[in-house]
Amino acid sequence: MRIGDLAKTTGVPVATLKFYLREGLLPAGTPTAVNQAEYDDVHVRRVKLVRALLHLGGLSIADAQRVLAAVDDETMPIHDAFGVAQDAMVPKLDRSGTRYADALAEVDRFVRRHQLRVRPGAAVRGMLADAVVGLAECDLLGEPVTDTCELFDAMVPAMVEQAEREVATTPHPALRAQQVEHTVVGTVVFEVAYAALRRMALEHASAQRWSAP
Amino acid sequence: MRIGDLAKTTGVPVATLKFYLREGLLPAGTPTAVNQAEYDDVHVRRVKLVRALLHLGGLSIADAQRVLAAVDDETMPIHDAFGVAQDAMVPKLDRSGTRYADALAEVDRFVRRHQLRVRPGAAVRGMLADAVVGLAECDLLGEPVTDTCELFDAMVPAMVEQAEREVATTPHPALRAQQVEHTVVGTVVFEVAYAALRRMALEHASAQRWSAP
DNA sequence: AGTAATGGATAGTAATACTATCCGAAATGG
DNA sequence: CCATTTCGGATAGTATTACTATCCATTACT
Repeated sequence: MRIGDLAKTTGVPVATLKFYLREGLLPAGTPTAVNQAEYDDVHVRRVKLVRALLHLGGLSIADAQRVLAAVDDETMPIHDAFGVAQDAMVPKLDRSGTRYADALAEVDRFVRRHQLRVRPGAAVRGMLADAVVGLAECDLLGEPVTDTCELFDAMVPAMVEQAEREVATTPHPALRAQQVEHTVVGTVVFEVAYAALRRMALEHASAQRWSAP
Repeated sequence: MRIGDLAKTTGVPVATLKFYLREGLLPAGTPTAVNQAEYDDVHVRRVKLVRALLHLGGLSIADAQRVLAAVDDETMPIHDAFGVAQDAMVPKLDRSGTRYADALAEVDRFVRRHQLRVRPGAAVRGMLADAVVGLAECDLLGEPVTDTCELFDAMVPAMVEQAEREVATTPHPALRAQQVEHTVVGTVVFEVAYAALRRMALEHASAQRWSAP
């Protein structure tokens, strides 16, 4: 399989594949001559993973590089690699100001309260803090709340259960890289799916509330 | 309150506020002289809404314009405005190919199966179809499945219930614009919050599965 | 044998989200 | 009252991102 075939089977233009090769998102094919290389279904899978991260997950090239570096680093244990990937997948926002610091402290308490095994420096804490700040800034909570994260207390058990089910779905037998890849792509793709489901539920609820039957 | 004060209280540079004014994301202040205008807390709220849409929600300027146009159009009923806003908030991906068409058909069946009141042309259907395609492309389902959306059947009732609770939290009494604004910003901010919670649950589950206690 | 495709390198591009500068007029502070 | 700052409005510039196009000598296909 040469680059043109890879382009054909993935639907990605050759120029873009070359770009991904240059950026290290796609590993080089095995060279057969000075200007020829062979690609296989590992590359096909990788292209699909890259596209899922970039377009479905909305990651930048730089973040995708970090995610894939963690996937590919065979010396890194599965859970560590997932942590690196998770950090890379968190959108980078301006996180200065006391509002954000307070929210982060709240999130830390939330994590401790539920004894969640989330790294102390995990970027996802910042992501939840961003949302907490947004909730306050945009006045989404009726009366002033002492701890915004208490809103989420009730749904933690169900979420953990769901996550455990999801983490357990890795096909067996699987290599380390496949495990990490599976978990990473599952994070972004199911996130889109759940978001879409929630939006559908919101539209349904909005119709029930404000529109004629 | 002049533009400098608006900048100070929102933390957004004057140049950026001027840009938002030009783009119609921020309504003009009431003019007090040929080169002076007065801004109030309506503008403060709007700036926060714009920032939440752009940065937290990751919308483009153009999409935020569409959302805000729906919020501001007083002739548009609440539910219709929410529909327009929802369509504008769906990420625009390449949606050609039979893979996508099949996924969309599956989504349509899903919507009908659960009798969800989602508009036939709602963009959110495409969003869920994107995820369904991603699930298949990236091989996230163990055995080949006849209908991917069946995965989500079990969680629909809980999601609808949650959505109903959320839609009902609009503060009373509230004007039409406030209702729409509340629902719209709730869509994006809670989405980030839930995504962050899920990611935390995933990290927790990953730790339980692959890391020492 | 001739056309097309390849790897590798370099350069160009369209879109996005601001940011900076200039202007003459109005506000502010001592 | 006068120097300094800020104002609204307009125009132009910029940094980044994610590709896309072109060139070249070499190799593959027919």
